[in-house]
Amino acid sequence: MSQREHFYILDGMYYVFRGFYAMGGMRNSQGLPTNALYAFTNMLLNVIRDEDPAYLVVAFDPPGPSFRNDIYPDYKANRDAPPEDLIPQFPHFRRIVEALTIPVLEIPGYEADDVIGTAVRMAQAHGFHTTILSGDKDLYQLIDEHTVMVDSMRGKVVGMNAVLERFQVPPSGVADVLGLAGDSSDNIPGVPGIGEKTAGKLIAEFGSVEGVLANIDRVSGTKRKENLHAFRDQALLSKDLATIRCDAPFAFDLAAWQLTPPDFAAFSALCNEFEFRRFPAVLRELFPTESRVEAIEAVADNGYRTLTTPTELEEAITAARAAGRLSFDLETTSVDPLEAEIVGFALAWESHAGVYVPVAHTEATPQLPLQTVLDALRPLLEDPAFPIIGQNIKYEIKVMHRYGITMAGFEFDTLLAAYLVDPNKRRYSLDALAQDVLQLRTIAYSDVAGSGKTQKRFDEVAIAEATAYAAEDADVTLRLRDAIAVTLSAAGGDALLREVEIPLAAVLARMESTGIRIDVGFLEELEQEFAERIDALSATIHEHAGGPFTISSPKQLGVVLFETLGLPTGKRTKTGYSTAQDVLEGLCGHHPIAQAVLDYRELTKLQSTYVTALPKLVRPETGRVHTTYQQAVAATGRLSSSDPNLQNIPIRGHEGRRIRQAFVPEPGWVLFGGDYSQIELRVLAHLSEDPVLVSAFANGEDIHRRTASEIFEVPAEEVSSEQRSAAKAINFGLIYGMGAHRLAATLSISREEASRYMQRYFERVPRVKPFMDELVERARTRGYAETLIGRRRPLPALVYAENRRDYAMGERLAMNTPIQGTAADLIKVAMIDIDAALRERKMQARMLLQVHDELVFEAPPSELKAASALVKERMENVMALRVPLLVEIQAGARWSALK
DNA sequence: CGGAATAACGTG
DNA sequence: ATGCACGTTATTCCGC
Repeated sequence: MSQREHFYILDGMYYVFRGFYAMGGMRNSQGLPTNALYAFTNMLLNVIRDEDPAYLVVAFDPPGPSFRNDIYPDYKANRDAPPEDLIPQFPHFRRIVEALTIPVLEIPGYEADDVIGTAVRMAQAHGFHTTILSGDKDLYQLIDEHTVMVDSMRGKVVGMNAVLERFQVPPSGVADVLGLAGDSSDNIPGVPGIGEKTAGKLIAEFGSVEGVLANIDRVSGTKRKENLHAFRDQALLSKDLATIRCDAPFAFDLAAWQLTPPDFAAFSALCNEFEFRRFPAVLRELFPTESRVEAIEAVADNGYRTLTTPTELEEAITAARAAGRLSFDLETTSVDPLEAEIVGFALAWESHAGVYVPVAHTEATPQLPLQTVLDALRPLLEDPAFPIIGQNIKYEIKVMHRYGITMAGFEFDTLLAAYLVDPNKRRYSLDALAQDVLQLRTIAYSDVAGSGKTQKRFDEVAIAEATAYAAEDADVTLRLRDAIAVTLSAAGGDALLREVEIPLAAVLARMESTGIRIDVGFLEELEQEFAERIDALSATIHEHAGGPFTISSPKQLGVVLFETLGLPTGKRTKTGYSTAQDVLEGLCGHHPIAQAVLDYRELTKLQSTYVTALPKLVRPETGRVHTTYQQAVAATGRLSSSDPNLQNIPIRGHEGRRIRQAFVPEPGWVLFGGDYSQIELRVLAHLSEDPVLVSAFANGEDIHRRTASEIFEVPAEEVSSEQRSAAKAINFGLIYGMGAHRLAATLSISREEASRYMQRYFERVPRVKPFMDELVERARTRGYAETLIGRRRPLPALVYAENRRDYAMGERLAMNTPIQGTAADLIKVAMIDIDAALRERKMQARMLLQVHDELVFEAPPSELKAASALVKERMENVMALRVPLLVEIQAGARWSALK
């Protein structure tokens, strides 16, 4: 390394324009074009990463004319106005640079080039090496033995030799060459008939414009001589214009130009605004931990109070009423709402303030009785017109319901709102949101309650600490509400939150609290039977293998199958042989062990996941199993179910189906269910407006038969079962953006044949292909996929994909998300409608389960007819689409009887 | 001992 | 590289 220190100066103008032309039409959801901003930011971060500069400044042109316009009014006059999409981006480049805490040099009357020239001369005088980050040839005149120019966008380095090669003169002659030849982009006139080549040659020979003019008679060519005479003054003027001035008025301020850790909060906020998802993480990598912790402020608000008297509580409630809203958060003994006991209430109604009302801390300090607080809060919490704000409101709804309070006025849930803003994220915890959205570090639960074995229950936490933690949560929730509401509203998600997700949370809370009854005795018998069969299979397998091993270890099984028994290997996994189902199926002709392993797998899977697991999950409080629906997990807008997952109870195999027999209604009642027929294909028909699909559904035709008849050009009644399955595979596959390769594999046909099928499909079902293409194109230009009712899923892969695979994935998501997501929207709205209708009619029938396109209920037999008719009607008419929605209703004494 | 990664497989 | 969305299980591996 050189002894000299290294100074970097970046030509902001160059990167703004290069960035603009390098990137295609990006926009954020407000419609602001962001392509140049994205490329600019990306490049700036790359420079920081690749060059690791100790000193870095960015130069911009100031607004308004420069001194060159005084010399020559037409300077840059021929330039077109900046592109329409670039103009709105101009004000933001500086903000990005400033958020990165990089000094900006913008000197009135001087162009960026002159500022760069000045800085370079100063750096030279101080014994620095300088790198000019630009690609502008005007700046070549600044290059010397200690100064190079780097065009990081084109990966080009320009030193003295490169200048000599390009202009045939050293940097000191560059302004002379440009003066003689002129520069059309800056509207520098030069001398007619002299271009860069000639100019270079002449300057090389005579040293300067002045030298050339003094020796015009020695220049070859009569016309050239004439022009030099005639445009003598213009040549001198042009040189003057092309000459970079190194006298811009600013100081060489090393201390200020040192690259320091960025302002993470400001940068994240900008990235939020522009919807750049990638950069904050990149920046954190560039400036790891230490600097980041400093950047994220702790909340540390002193405006938090503990309330312990009825008067204080009443005052707080009055104040909240006056404020017109309340952020509400429960502190309890458990994350499980079925067993959680209330320990205290956190309330906030203005930001930077909050109160905590302890009711059941073990600490000896006097506390208000739980019932007093509940009674005091009830009017507020049960008032549908009073706005309540929460984080994960389903929890509060469930716990409060156990205490006899039906919370009614939820106006905002920060978790659900953040999910609607970007459903791709993995975490929507209050801590995560506070960091991401507010750049605040909150007190973690483990900070007050500890972690691991010594973790305290919340009632054991000291009230002072509990207040700091809990009041802060309520306060932060309130602040998050105001921040996220703006973003959500900009993304058009208000109605989705207010009319779908929040009402749905209440419906889900009831479903989860209700649970479903399980026939434990039946499962116990099944467990015995399965255990015996598993033992027998296990013995057979060990016998075939020649000794015992762990069958459920793919590693050991692989050794047995492919080494001990020498069976032909199929696919490989990352770590060894694949023993996946399709591989084993391929082995069935070779060795009887394969079928035995398949049977073993089926039974052990069912046994461990369902038969033995489910009875353990029956809650003693209710005698039923209570799943939890995750409302902010699936990126398409679907729900998911966990603890236990009741959305993947087997139905396909014979043995699997037996698991459903264990799900039973309340004694004396019946189960019934409604499921949407072909919901996703109907959504596709509606969205694409394809005439073939629409008419097939309108006429109640068998959709797969109809498409088969189109593809194979046979009358519907003559479609063979193979043809129908092929059509079915295509119908389903295209919802996922399947390729011919996969279709060929699914149908065991050649790729060519599969391609032909798909081609025929797209010819005969004519709107589908154009519609899919449009989905991708719209997602690419907007940056997100969108469902029928405006639920959005950002698809960064379509915008920033670094390889074809990621981009292809983005394309498939662009096609699948609107379809899967719209289907999810439809059933969510239907659930809200049905729940409201049942309650309005004071019916006992109750919704128990949702399985994506299916709802399961239980009802007294007397209500069956009315309730199932209501369900069918509400599901089918949830929204008016171009095709009818068909719902099939089935009833029975066990879930297995429903399909 | 507990968490993370992996492979496998259940559902729509 | 090659069809979407999930959650749970058992095994294995790694670090404390």
